[in-house]
Amino acid sequence: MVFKKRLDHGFNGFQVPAIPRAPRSARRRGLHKKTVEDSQICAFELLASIAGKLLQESESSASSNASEGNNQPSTSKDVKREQQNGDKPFMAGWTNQGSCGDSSLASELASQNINLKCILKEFSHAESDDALEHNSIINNSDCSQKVSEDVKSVICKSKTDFGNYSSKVEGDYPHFGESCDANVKNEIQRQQEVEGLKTEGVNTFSSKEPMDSCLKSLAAMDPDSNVKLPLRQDPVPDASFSRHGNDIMLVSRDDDENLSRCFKPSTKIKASRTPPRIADRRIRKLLNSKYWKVAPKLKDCELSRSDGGLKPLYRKRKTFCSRERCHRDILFKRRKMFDQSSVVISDGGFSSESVSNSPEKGMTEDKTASAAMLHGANRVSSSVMGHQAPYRSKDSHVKFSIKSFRVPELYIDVPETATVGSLKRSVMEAVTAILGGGLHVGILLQGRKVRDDNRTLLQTGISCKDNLDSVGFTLEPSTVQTSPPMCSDDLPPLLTCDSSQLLTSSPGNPVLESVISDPLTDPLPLTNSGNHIESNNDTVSSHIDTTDKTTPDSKALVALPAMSMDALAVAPLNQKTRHSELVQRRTRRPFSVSEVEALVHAVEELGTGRWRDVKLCAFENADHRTYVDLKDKWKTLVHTARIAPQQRRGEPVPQELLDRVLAAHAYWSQHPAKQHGKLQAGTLKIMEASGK
DNA sequence: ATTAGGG
DNA sequence: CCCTAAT
Repeated sequence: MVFKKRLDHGFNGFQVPAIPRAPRSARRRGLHKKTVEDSQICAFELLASIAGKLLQESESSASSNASEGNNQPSTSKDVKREQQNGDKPFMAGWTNQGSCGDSSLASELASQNINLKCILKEFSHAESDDALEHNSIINNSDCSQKVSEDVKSVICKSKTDFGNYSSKVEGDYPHFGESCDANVKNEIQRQQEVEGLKTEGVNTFSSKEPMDSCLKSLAAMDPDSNVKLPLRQDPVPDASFSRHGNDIMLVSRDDDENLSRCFKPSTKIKASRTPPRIADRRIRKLLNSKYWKVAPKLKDCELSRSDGGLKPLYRKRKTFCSRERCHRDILFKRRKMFDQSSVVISDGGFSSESVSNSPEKGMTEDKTASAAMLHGANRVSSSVMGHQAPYRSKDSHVKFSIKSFRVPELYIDVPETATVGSLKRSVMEAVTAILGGGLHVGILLQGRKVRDDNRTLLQTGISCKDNLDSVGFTLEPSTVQTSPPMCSDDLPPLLTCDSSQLLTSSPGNPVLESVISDPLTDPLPLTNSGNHIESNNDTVSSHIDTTDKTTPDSKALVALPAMSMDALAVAPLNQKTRHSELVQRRTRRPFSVSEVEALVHAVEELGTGRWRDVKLCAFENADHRTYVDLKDKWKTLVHTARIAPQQRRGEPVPQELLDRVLAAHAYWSQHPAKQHGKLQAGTLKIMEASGK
């Protein structure tokens, strides 16, 4: 599906095929039968041709690489080789392409599918045993997580190898290249998955893997997986599948090797694991950084890639909207926008990190008021959650309270002449479009996406006692269709990726990836299935950007050109999932004169540099005034006191207070913190100095 | 968690 | 106010 879509993208312009929407069953069937639609075929052909080129090149390069050693080889590559042995060259070609492109995307996409997920999980499992050297499988979650990471890294590496190819391709077919990459990625991923599946199957049968869960999942998925894979429409997958049957073991082995290689060389692995903590912490704190500083540190191939890919888009946007900056600003306020140049904009779709779990009862009220829609989502999700808990274990229930969901940034272009009302409408439309399209709910555990829907909370490690605080939810757009109407030009590359991703998810799953199936969900005001963004009348256009960055996986989504390579080479460690969060700014609350007075007084006594104490002494009961706020206010007070009264804004502060501010500031500048006992003296001095 | 500063 | 680096 994705594949097709992308192709369409590149070639036909910006059509986001509604195909994904097509009944799954139908699709499956078609795939299964290997029936390909005309359009698909065309796309495929093109792709194939490119693939052929790439293949040729890659092969030559591969040989060279092989001679060099395994340092650079990517998993995909290895796999490729193996496949080559027993597989069609074609496959190899694909693989190469895949390597060229982002693999991360693929992973993401893959994740979307439950079936795929399962497979992945399985795969990871197998991998984990060998490559990770970890004892037996501890938790499924663990394994899967690790695995996914591994896969990613591997992919990245492969990318490095073939980076040049990709560039080539792009040059020839700008748009196509992008789509291609994405597709390739997907392909690769799929392949891997497939292999993994096979492997799993083999293992299972061979009784190598005792995992119950594996078996279970396998059994569950089997039917689906078979069907689904074919869906891809790629002849390749099928072929590989059928052929591989026997080779599975071999393949897996290779994969393992690759993995090991990848990891061994560097401590990267460790690093990659470590980060999660940070991420968690962050999440917990709900710290939202507008920008991902990660950019410079990008270690993730995915991440890096995303950057690159996005950049172009950004520029475009900027260009486009530059003149509407004002409006945009407004928008910004509504939704935080990131336009860090290098950093990916797409912030992980909707990351709702603000989920808080209350072990106790009831869901807490949503304080977030970002948007009505949010609330709605919120409710839904929460309700869902509640629902879920009971589902499996009657023993204990896990209560989740979701304070807010974050929505991916929305880009909305509005003419300067547009009215506020139209702006509102635009935003609303965009929102509804997203919601209407369907949202996926993702579960984050320790910053990582939990993909296996079959797992129980208990199994996953989500329970009251455990790390409820490390659980997060994400809302992800499941569809891209909304965008089509707007600007076909902007979307191409980047969007393609996103869309594909989204598509992947959307197709099979109704709406909620993990949990939502509850009737309650529907009630959402937001859910206007019928509402698409209609750009009519006032609204010039509304553009929704939905890139998901929440999860490590999501990172992959974005496409990134050259940088990625470097990043990869340097270190793929950072799996830090920077959750993008758009935490809304605290509401502004100007200091009242009385507050200023209290502040001044406190500072006079305590001095500057003991804001904690100041807070305690003078703003004990003002929860909204943090010591940082007080410090900042002091800063502004000092500034205010120094500038001409005419330049001062806001509620005028009595000159008397300002004088005291200056006096105190001067005093404490000379007398660094003193202990309490001496405060008085200091205060007195200040008083004298100020003449008051 | 605080402090200190830059944005 | 926000965001960070340092403590």
